[in-house]
Amino acid sequence: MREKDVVAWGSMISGFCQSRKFREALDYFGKMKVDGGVRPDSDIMSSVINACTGLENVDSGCVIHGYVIKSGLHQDVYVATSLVDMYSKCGFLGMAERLFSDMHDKNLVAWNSMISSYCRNGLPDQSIKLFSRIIQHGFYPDSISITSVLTAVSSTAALLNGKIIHGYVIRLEIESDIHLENALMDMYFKCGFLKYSEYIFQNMSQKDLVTWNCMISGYGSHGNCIEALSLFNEMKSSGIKPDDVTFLSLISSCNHAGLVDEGHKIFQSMRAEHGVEPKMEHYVNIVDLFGRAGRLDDAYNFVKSMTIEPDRRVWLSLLCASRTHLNVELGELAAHYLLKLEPDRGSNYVQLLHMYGDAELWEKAANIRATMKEKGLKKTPGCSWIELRDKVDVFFSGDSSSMRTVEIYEILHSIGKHMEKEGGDSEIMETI
DNA sequence: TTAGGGTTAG
Repeated sequence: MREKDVVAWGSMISGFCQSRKFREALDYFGKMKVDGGVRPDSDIMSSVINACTGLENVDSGCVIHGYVIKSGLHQDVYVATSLVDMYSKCGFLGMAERLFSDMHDKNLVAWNSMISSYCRNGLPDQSIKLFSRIIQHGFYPDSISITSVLTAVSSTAALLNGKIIHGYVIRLEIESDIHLENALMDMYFKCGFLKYSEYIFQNMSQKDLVTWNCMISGYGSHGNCIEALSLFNEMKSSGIKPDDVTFLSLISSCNHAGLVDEGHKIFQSMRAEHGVEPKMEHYVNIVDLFGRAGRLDDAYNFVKSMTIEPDRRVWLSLLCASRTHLNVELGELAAHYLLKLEPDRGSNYVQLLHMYGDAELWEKAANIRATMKEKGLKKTPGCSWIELRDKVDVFFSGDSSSMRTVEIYEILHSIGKHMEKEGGDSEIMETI
C-alpha cells in the first residue's frame, strides 16, 4: 500500500511538471512531506528539481539539493543530472560542473546535459571539447549530443567543426530528427554557408515552426529580406502559425535592409492579424528601424504610444539613433529615462558622451566623463571573430595589440574610401 | 505506473 502512495504522489508531481505547473508540483511535494509516511524516490526528486528549473528558482533548488543529500539520493544518476540541468539553467555553471565531475556512473544523458550547460553559459569551446571526449569514454553520441554541440558550433561560427560533426552524423549513422536538422541548418547559416542550409531545408521530410523561423532569420541576418518575406508567406500557406520569434526575425530583417514601412506594417499585423502579442524586443526593433532611417519623430511617437512601460533597450536605441542623426534634444531626453533605469552601466554614458562629442558640446561631454570617472564606469569593448585556415581570430574594439595594427587600419581606411565612393552607410564610415 | 539531456531572434 505504501509503495502505491509513492506512485500516486509521483504521478501527481510529474503530471504538474509536464503541464508546466511547477508551483503546484512544489506544493504537492510539500504536502507529501507533511502527510508523512512516504519516502520520496529518485523519480519524484527528479521531477521536483525539474520544477525548480522551470521556475528558475535556484533558492528552492538548493533546499531540494540539501534534502536530496540527506536522503542519500544524490548518487542517483537521474537526480544528479536533474541537478546539473537545474544549476546550469539558473546560471550556476560551477555547481553544475562540480556535480558532473562527482558523478560515478555518468551515462550519455549526463554528458549531454553538461555539453549543453557549457554552451548555455557562454562557453561553447568547452562544450565542443566535452563532446569530443564522449567517444573516448565509450559512448556513441546520439541526436541530442549532436544537437547540443551544433548549437555550440553555431555560436563560434566555426564551420570546420560544424562540418566534422555533420560528418559524424552521416558516418555513425546517427538517427536524425527535426531538432537535429534544425540545428544543422542553423549552424550552416551562422557559419555563412547558405547553400547547405537551403539544401537541408529543401530535403526535410517535415518542417516545424522552428524550421521556418531558422530559415527566415537566417536569410534576414544575411541581408536577404525579400527571401525572408517570401518564406513567411510560404510558411503561412503551409499552415504553420507564426510566433513572436518569427516576427522578431522579420522585423530585424527589414531593419537590416532598411525597409522601414514594411517592417512597421509587419509589427502592426502581429496582434491584429495573427493574434501574437508584441514583446519588448519587438518594440525595441521598431524604434531601431525608425531611428536608423533617421525618422526620429516616428521613433519617439512610437515610444510614446507603447502599451507597455519602455525598458532600457528602448531608450538606448532612441539615444543611439539621436546620436547618429545628431538630435541632441531627443538624445538627452532618451538618456534621462535610460539613466534613471540604469545609472551604473558604462555603455549608456558612452553613447551620450559620443553624442556630445559629435555635436561639439565639449563642456557637456566633460561633465559626462567626470560622472563616469566618479562612478568608476568603463565600457566593455565590442568583439568579433572569424575562422581562417582552421584558426579563430578574435578582434576587440579599439585593440591595438596586433603586430599588424597599422596594416589593418590602412585596409579598413581604404575599404571606407571605397564605400564612400559607392555611397555606403554613413554609420559604418564613421566607425572607420 | 511515475524519472534526467536538444533546435529558432536580438
